[in-house]
Amino acid sequence: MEGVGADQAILREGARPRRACLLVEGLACNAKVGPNGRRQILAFHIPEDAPDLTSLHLDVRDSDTWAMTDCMLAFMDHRDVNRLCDDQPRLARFLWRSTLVDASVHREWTLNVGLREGPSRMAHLLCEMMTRMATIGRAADGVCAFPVTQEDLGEATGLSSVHVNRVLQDLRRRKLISFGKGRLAIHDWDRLVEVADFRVDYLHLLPPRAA
Amino acid sequence: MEGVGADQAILREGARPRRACLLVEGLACNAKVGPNGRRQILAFHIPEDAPDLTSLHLDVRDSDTWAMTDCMLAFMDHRDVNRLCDDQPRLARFLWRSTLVDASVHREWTLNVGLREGPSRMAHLLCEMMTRMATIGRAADGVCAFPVTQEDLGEATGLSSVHVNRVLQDLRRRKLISFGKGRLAIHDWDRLVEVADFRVDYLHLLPPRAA
DNA sequence: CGATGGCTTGAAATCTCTCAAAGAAAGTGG
DNA sequence: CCACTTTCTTTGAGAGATTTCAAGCCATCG
Repeated sequence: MEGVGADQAILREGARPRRACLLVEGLACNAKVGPNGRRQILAFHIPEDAPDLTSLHLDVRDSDTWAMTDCMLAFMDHRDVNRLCDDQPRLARFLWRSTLVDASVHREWTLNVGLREGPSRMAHLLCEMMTRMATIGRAADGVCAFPVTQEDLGEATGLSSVHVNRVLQDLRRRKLISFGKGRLAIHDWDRLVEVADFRVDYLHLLPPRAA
Repeated sequence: MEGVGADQAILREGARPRRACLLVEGLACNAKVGPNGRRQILAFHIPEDAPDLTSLHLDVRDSDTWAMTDCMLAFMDHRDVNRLCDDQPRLARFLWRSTLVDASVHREWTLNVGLREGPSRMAHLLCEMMTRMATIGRAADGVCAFPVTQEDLGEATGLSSVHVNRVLQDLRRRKLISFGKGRLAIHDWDRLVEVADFRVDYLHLLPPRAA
C-alpha cells in the first residue's frame, strides 16, 4: 500500500512497471500529452480500478497516469499476478475481461469526442462517472464526489476550459445537474441520459451478485 | 473460412458471438452509431487482425464490425480458443496482449479526435494505416491500398466529408500524400509524421523476429 | 491580507459544418 | 458500347460551434 499526493504522477509514459496496481482510494486519470503540449485525459480511475493492467503484457507504457486527488494504491508484482493467472484461469479471465471493458470505454470516449457536441459530450461523461461511482457504492441520491476542475473536464472532453464553463452553465440552467466543489449532483437522470445519448451497455457492468 | 461482401456487417452491436474471427483478406472497420444516426469508426482492421477478441470474455458486443471491401474471414470456436489458452499460457498472453494493443490504439484515436485539428488528425490516421500495412508486408515505397471513401475518413476522424475533402486537398497541395482510387501514397514521410505528431510507440509493434 | 488557483464573462477570430449544386467516376443494363 | 444511374468528389457560401485572448471576480490558504 502506497500513497500518492494529488497532481503527482503515478505512472509515466515510457515506464516499464514490474508490478500491477489497484486504486484503493482517490481519483486518478490516464492521459497523454499531444502536440502543443496539451493534455488529453483518456479515462478516469476510481477506487477498485486497476489503472495499469496494460503493463502486464505490454512492455512500455503508452500513457501517463496521474493522481487527481491524494490516492492510495495497492501493488502486486507482475510475476505473482502471472503465476496466479496461470494457476487460476478464472482469475486470468476476470483480469483480461477487465482490460476489455477498459477498451470498450475507450471506444465510447472516441465516439463521445468524435461526434457529440459540447453539452451532450459533457453530459455523457457525467452519466458515466455517476454510474461507475454508484457501482462501487459511492453515489447516493444522484450525488457523488467528482473532484476535478473545469480544466480537467475540458481535457477529458476535448473542449476548452472556457467552453466547459459555458456548457456546464447550460446544463445547470436546464436543471439537469449541479457541479462544484468536487461534487456532482444529477437532478434529472432521465433527461440527462437523453441529452447525453447515454446507453450504459458499453460499461459491461456485471449483474449484481446474489446476496 | 467465410467471405463477406463489401458493406456487409460482419458483427453487430448486441450480438453474442460464439466464435472468434481472424481477418484474412480485405479491409474492415469497427464502428458505432451515435445520436443523429451518424457513424463513428473506431478502428480499421487489416489482414492478420482479429477484429473480435473482445467477445471472448465480454458477452455482448458493444460495437459493429463492417466489411469495407470483400473480406475473407477465418473462425474458431470460443470454446476451442479458451481450451488452447488454458493449455498454452503463451498463446493466452499473446492474444491478451493483442487486445491490449487495440486498447492502446483506441487511446491514441481519442487523443487524435480530441485535440488535433483537421489536417493533423487526418495525417495521423494515414501514418497509422501506412505503418500497419507495412508491418504485414503490404506497403512498398510509401504506397499501400486503402480503399475507403472520403466519407469513411470523415467517420473515422470525426470530420464532415466536405471538410475531409478540403483537408485532403491541403495535404496534397503540400505534396505530402496522394489519395484516391483506393490507394494511399505518402510522398514525404518525415514531414507527414511531423504534421501528424505521429509517434509510433502506441502501436506496440513487436521487434521483427530474427530470420 | 496578499497571493494563488479556479471560475466567469465578453468579444473577436477560427475552424468546421450544413446546405446546395455541379462535376467526375464507376457500375448496370440494354 | 452507349445511355443511365448511382456513388463519390469537388466547390461555394453562409451559419454555427468552439477557441483564443483578455480581464475581472471569487474563494481558499498560508
